[in-house]
Amino acid sequence: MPRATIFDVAERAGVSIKTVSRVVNREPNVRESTKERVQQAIADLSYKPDHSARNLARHRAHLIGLVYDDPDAYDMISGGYILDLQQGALKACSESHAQLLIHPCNFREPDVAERLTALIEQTRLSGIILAAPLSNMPNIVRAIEDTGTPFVSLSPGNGGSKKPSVTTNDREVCAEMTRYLAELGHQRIAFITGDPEHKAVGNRFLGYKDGLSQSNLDFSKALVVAGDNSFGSGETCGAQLLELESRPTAIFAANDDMAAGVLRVANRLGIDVPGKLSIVGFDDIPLARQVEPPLTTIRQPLGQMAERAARKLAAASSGEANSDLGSECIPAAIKIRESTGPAPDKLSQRTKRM
Amino acid sequence: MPRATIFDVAERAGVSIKTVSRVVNREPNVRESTKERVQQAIADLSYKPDHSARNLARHRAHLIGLVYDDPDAYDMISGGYILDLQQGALKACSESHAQLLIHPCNFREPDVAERLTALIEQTRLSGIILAAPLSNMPNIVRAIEDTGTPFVSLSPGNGGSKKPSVTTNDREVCAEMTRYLAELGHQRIAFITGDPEHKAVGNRFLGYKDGLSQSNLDFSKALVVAGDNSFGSGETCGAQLLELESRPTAIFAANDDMAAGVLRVANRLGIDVPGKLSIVGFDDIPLARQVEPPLTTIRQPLGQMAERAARKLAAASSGEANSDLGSECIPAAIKIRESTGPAPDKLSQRTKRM
DNA sequence: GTGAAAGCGCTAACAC
DNA sequence: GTGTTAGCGCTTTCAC
Repeated sequence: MPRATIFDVAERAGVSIKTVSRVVNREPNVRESTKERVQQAIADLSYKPDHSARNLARHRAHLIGLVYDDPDAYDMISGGYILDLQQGALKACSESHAQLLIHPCNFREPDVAERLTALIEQTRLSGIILAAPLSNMPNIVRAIEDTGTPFVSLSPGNGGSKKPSVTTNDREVCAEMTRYLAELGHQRIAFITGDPEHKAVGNRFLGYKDGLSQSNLDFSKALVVAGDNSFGSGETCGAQLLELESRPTAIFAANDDMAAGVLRVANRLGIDVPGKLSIVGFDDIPLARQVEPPLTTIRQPLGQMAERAARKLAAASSGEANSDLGSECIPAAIKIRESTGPAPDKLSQRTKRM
Repeated sequence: MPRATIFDVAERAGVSIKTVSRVVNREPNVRESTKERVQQAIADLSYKPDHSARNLARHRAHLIGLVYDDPDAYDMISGGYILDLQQGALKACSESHAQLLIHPCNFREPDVAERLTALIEQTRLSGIILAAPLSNMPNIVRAIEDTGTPFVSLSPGNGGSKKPSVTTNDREVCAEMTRYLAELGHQRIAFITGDPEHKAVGNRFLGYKDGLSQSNLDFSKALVVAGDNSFGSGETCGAQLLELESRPTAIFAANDDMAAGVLRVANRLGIDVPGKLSIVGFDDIPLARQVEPPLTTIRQPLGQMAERAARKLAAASSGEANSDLGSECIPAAIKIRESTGPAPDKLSQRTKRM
C-alpha cells in the first residue's frame, strides 16, 4: 500500500488537512480531543510528513549545512576534529528534527564559492555552520551572506566582528598552557604555528607569547616554526627545532596532529619524552591519547561548539522569538597527560648533549 | 529580487517550461539552437532548480544516505575509516549532483530501525549505503528493505547473500599477511579479533587461520583474544598476549586502532618493535602512519568502496539501463611499514626473557 | 477552533 | 521538437 498522506490522516480522523497540519506542527488552536484523534490516526497509518513537500511550501528546508575544510587537502590529518564537529551538529539536528548536510570544501579551488552558493540555493539550506578556517575567508563568507542564509561561524578568530559565532578561548588557554610549562621550569619553549589562514590558530600563537611574557620569559623568533596543521608538518618542524644548537626543552604545537608529529620525531631521535622534552598540543583528538606517551593537550569543545551553533540555527529557523544567534564562547581546558614534565636539569642536559 | 523559477527562464528564452525542464534534465528532443537559448537564459538569471520541488514531483530525492555505526559508542576509535567512507561517497555524489546525508547510528539502541525508517520515508532517500557492521544486522537490513529503497551493503561479509554489496577480500588478504609473517620466521602469531557482530572482520580471522595452515603452522586458541575494534580493547588484549608464558612474536590485530593499542602496550613494556615483536593491523587509517614505528597493515579501499556504492545507487536512481547494482569486490593490499621484521632469534629471546 | 482554496516549483503524461 | 495540463504533499492565507 502506498504511503499515507495528510489527506488520509484527515479522513481517518474526520477533520480537515489543515487540522492535521496543525497538530503535526504543534500549532495552537486545536482542541485537545481532536488533537488526540489526529494523533491516533497518524499512528494508525504510520504517517510521516514528506520533507520535500513541506520544504517546498515553506520555502525553506529543515536542513543545516556543515561546511568545513577538506581534510583530504593535507598530509595526514587524522580528522578527528571533523567527526567531533559532525557529532555535535548531528546531536542538535536530531533534537530539532533537522537533517545535516556535510560539505567539505577545498578553499584552494577557484570555484568553492560558486559551489557553495549552488548548494545553498538548491537545497534551500535553513542554516549553515561554517567551521574554521573557512570562517575567515572573505570570499566564502560573502558567498553565504549573499544568499541571505543564516549562518554561524565556528572559531572565526576575529575578535572585532559582530557576526554570529561560537568560539573558544584559544588565546587565554594557550597562555595558561605556556605558564604551566614555565612553571615546570622550562625556559626554552618552542612553538609550531598552524595554517596561517586560520586565525583562531593564530590566536594560539598570541596566547603563547602572552604566557611567555607573563612568565617573564623572553620571546625568541628562533623558537617559532611554521607548520600547516598536518602531522607531516609537525614532523618537519619538530626535526628542525630539535636540531637547534640550543634545543628547546618544551614544544608547544598549535594542534595535536602536529604535536604527534613532533613526538614521533623525538622518539626516533631517542629523545626521552617527557624526561628531556615536553610536548603539548591542542584539540584533544583521539590521537592525543593513542600515541605514547599520551599528549598533554587542550581539550577544544568542538562538539559542543557545533552543537550550540546548530541549535541556534534550528531555533532561528523555526522562528523562535529570542533566537538572536549572537556570539558565545565555550572555554577550552588543559588536559595534563604524560608528555609533559619538569624541565631537564641543565647540568645533566649539557653532559648528555656532548 | 526573488529567485528565478522555471517560468522566468521559459519566458526569457521564449519557450515553455517543459522545454526548460528538458534541457535542465538533459533529456533528448530539444533542438540545439533552442537548447542554447535556454542555457543562456539560465545563466542570465542564474537559475538553480529547486530540489524540494523537483523531489516532490519526482517522488524521490536526489539524496543518498550513508549509514554507519556510531563511533561514539566505542572507547577511542579514531574514526578515520568513517572519513574515508564519507569522502568516497561524497565524491560520487557530487559527480551525480546528489547530496549525501550521514546517519551514524548506535545499533544497541532499541529504536535504531524505527529512526532509520523515519529518515528514509521522510526524506525519500534515493539510495542507502549501509556500512559494516550494520550491514549484517537483520533488523536494520529488514527496515531498509521494507521501505523498498535501493541500498548497497559495504562489507556485509556473508558470502552467500545475493544482495547488492561492495566488499573487499578480507579473508584472502589476511591469509597473505599471515603467510608474510610466517615467512619472516614467526611461529607464534597471535590474533586479536574484532567486534563479533562484524562479519567482515570475522573473515579476517578466518584468513588468519588459512594463512597459518598454508604456512604449516598450528592454530592455537591460546593465541587468540577478543577485542571490539577500539584502541582501548587493543591495549587490553595486547597486554594479555604479552603476559603469556610463551609470548607471541607477532600480533595480528583485526584493525589498526587495536594494533595501535598493542603497539602502545609494547612500547610501555619496553618491548622492541619490530625487533622482539611484530605488529600488524588492518585498514590503513592515518593513525597507522602516525604511531612509532608506523604500522605494517592492510590498505582497505574504503573510500573506493563507498564511491562505487554511491555511484551504483546514483545510476540506479537515474534509471540507467545497465545499473544492476550487483556485488563487487575491490581487493585490499598489504602495506609493509616498520612494525614488522624477522622473528627474534630464539636463543637470544630465551636469554632475554630470563 | 476549524476548514476551503490557492499556491510552492517542479515533473509526467500526453497532446500537438 | 515542443507545449498543456495535471498533479506531487504540504503550508498559507483568510474565511467561518
